[in-house]
Amino acid sequence: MDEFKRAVAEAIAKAAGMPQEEVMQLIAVPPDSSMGDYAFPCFALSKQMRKSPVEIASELQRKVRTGGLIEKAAAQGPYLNFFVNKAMLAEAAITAVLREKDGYGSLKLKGKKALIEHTSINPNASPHVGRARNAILGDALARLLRFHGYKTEVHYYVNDIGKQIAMLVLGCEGKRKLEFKDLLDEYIRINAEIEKSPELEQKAFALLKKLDDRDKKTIAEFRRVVQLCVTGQKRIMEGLGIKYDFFDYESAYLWSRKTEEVMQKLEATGKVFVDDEGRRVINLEGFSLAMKSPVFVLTRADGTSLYGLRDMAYNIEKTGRAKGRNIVVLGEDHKLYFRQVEAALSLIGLKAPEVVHYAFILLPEGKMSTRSGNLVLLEDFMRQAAEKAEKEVLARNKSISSSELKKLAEAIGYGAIKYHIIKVSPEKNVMFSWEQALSFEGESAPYIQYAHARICSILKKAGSNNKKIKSSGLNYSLLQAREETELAKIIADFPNAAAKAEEQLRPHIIANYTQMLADRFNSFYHACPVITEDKGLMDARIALIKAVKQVLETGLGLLGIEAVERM
RNA sequence: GGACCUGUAGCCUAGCCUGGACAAGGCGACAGCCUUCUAAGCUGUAAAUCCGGGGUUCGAAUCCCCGCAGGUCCA
Repeated sequence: MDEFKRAVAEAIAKAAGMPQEEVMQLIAVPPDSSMGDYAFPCFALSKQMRKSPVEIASELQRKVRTGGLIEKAAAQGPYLNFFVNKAMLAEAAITAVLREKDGYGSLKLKGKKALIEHTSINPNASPHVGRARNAILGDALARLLRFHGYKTEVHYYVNDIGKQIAMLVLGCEGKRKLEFKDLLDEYIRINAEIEKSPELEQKAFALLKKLDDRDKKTIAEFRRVVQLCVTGQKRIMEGLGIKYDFFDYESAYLWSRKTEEVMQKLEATGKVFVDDEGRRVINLEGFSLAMKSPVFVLTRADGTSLYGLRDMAYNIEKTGRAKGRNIVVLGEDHKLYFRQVEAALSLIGLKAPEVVHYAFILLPEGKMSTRSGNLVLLEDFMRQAAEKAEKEVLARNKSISSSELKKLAEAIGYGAIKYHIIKVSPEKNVMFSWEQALSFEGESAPYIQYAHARICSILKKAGSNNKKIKSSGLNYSLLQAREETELAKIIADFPNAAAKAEEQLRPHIIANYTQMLADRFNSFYHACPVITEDKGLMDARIALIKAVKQVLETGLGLLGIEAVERM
């Protein structure tokens, strides 16, 4: 699509005597494609030429040279609208996709590395839907990075030694048979108990102290609960197709010298001092942090490390491994905290990871919270989605094997979950409603998957024909219907969407793009029969839908959603 | 009290970074479309003070300032 835009810019630049780069910046897209494919607003020229934009537009129309990629130029009021050559557009888009296949739209970066840390749920219970936003967002980002060529590794940080974990360990004390599914109840129960009798909290702190002192029995107790939890969380995420290359444990920084090394570097800045509670803190004045006193607490009074110091050691280690892009996905509640880490790291000459923040998923009662039990479990969400998908599939496919049914139901149900969460910009709160979350119509994964399944169905029916199809030697000028041109245009736009999503680290751009593509395909589907008597037309249309199929598959793949062949 | 994010038809959202034509989708509502490639679909209609108020600009949903409301944080 860019080559057409450049051709337009070149034509205008020559006619108006302007630098082509400047023209590129000004080129817009008309509100309706019937008005043209590109538009040049003439307002900006009005002042220097001392003519009305309307005059300029019609003057430029006379001067501008068309032909080749540009079919015609037409002045419309203060705009000069351009129509591109439809056949050339369709050919360029379709052949590019069929040639590059699953690499179409990739930046094809070479030798670049990336590291992304996401999910990093406290090992305290079965994850709720709010936590899933981190995982789904992070997973989509990892897929996006890999797609563009980054050698990417995914990390999961396990906060296995926090106060909340100590409380859970306390709650699980003496429980012989402990299962993953019990942890949530235990966690809620112990939190409620501590609420009632605060002296219990001291017991939790005592456990943490014992951990610090490397008490073997305590370590084992923590490990039992944490492992149970991590294993359970990992299983759930794997069910959603989300995988991790490394699980990094916070406790590793408790019993190593790494925090001391960081501390030494920080001390060398001369900004570390002991506060009135005896803790060592670093002065972060000058970083415009929204805090009463801009400091970052590093240790307790007894000199043992606090979460922040361990996190700094962890971040330093990640930076060393990343050797390229280094990304972390964090809830918006960590915004200020992360700015502190960033500031502290910068004092010792290090760069913090790029951070992607997301807002919480809310319930009518407020934000989801494991502690209070105000939540929708991801497991329940997944089960409900798969059950609904199964019913829908069965209603349409009576003779389907039970194993295929299960696979399909998960692809569709889990796809719906992922899409529902990823389609919204991360900085927006999401109000969770079962009705919307389990909608399989409109802006949803099943809608997109359905378009893909339809294409598969047509290709199957077209039989031997589609095997013989090549992208060359076809008569693309037969693709003249509005729906066909619209489809070709959006296919041509995929590389832009994929690049923008990567640049801004915003996968919802891919979600919206893919929806739009499916949308255009459905309009085409109803208006233009693929299997027809006219062989030339049929071949051209088959090439078109094969390209659509590929881009749908790539787009869904970037979101971690399977493109199913039947529904 | 301070800082950051968000506010777009009854509901959910895209567009905001990088200003441009009557603000775009989806759900819901209403009217149509299955003997023809899967109706999880398509076509059409009704529905919007783009939170409010100032400002910048030829032009503001978009940029700036002041408010209001929701979310988050101030260890």
